[in-house]
Amino acid sequence: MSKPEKVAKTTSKAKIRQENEKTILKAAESVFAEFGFRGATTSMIAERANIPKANLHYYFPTKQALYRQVVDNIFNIWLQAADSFDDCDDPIEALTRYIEKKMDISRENPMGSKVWANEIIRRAPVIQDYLETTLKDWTESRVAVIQRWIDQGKINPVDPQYLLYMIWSITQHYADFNHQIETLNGGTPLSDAQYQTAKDNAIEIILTGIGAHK
Amino acid sequence: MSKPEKVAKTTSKAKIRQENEKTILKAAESVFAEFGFRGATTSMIAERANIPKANLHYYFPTKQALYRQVVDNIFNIWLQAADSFDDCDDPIEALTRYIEKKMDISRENPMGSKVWANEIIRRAPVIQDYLETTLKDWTESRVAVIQRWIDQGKINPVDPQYLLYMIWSITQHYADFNHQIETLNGGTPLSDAQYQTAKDNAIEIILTGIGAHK
DNA sequence: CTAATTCCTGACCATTTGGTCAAATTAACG
DNA sequence: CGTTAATTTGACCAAATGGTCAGGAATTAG
Repeated sequence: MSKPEKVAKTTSKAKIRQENEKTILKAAESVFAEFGFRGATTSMIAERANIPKANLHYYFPTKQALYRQVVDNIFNIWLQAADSFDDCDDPIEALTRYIEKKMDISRENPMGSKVWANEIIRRAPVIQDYLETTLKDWTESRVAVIQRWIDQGKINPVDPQYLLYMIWSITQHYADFNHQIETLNGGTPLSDAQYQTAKDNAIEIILTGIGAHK
Repeated sequence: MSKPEKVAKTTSKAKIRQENEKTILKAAESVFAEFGFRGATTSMIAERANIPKANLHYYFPTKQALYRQVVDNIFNIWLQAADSFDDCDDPIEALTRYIEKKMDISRENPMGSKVWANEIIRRAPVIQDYLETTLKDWTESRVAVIQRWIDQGKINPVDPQYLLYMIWSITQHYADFNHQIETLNGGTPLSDAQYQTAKDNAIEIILTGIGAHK
């Protein structure tokens, strides 16, 4: 954006819209993550996207609409992770894959995770219906899968619901609290190797914790 | 405030100040929790404390000062929990007590927990020095304790740092995401019994997960 | 080329914001 | 009681906020 080179060749009207919306959404995500819906201002978002505020309002008429789009995108990413927890017979394989996927998303998408946290803290004014439908259904079906593992003696009789909360909490933590973790890491972000260790540790403790025998 | 009975006997000037500050701080905590520092407004806080905005500014000259006080109080509560993780020889006893204490705080003080989360998400503009000093020192000393347990073969060789993050994440999750949990619980808050189960589950999985043999 | 369509943006506006202030009220104290 | 100090509050202000709009610039269609 700071570079004024207009790549004239591919600049069609359609492309312009697509690219600008993407830039704005990315800027919006980081501002909403940092300040919440109410604390975020459209001028901050516009500034972070390197466009005039009026231009932002051309693409997204209201702050609400922009926020909704951001939250929607995050929910779609979440759905993607949910898919990786398939109806598998082997708890080790299924859980390892799921935790890994969620940890990867936390690392690659820390801002989205924070927006989600903020939204829940505000008691989900925008996504309450998702929680009550999609999330609830998904959770119930996974609880059933976990319960089956228990009945088959593949894992210890833990309460499936709370096992899920545990997994969600760790993955969420590495995104939302990465500043705290970074500070305790001497002011430098976790390296890829460190993050891998964090991932392995989480998987190891949880799998061992529920008695998933290797 | 809504009741006009002036309890003349105990209404000394000192008491008035003390009580008003307490009321304001409580209101501020819940508003800051819900909207973050930037999203919170002094009139919302004043309204929730049932006093005129000008009166709030009489006790706390700026929003900053009020926020600082709120965050300070939360940090002190955190220190209280930290104490319960003493330099104990028995990992089962020490960790059980610590996790239990943190879970209790999450239940009794969900607003404070959310303010903390918001502050960290904003990259700790107010408490960065606490993180770098008090929290860092405390963490390092506990890492040493856990490492000793490992060296003595009392628990599996997990990375102590990441074990702490795991504990923090669950306790934080039950406070910050209680709305989501409530929604998945059919719209009703977790009962005391359910919360006890959550606590037991977390303790069980973590202790088993690190191989702390009973 | 021209006309239609989309994109861009400085200037503007009503409302909300954090914070002030002077005047009124209440309590404390001798 | 009367004087002093603390508390309360409606009215007010400058700055910031979400959003609008008219008119200009660029692209596309015919």
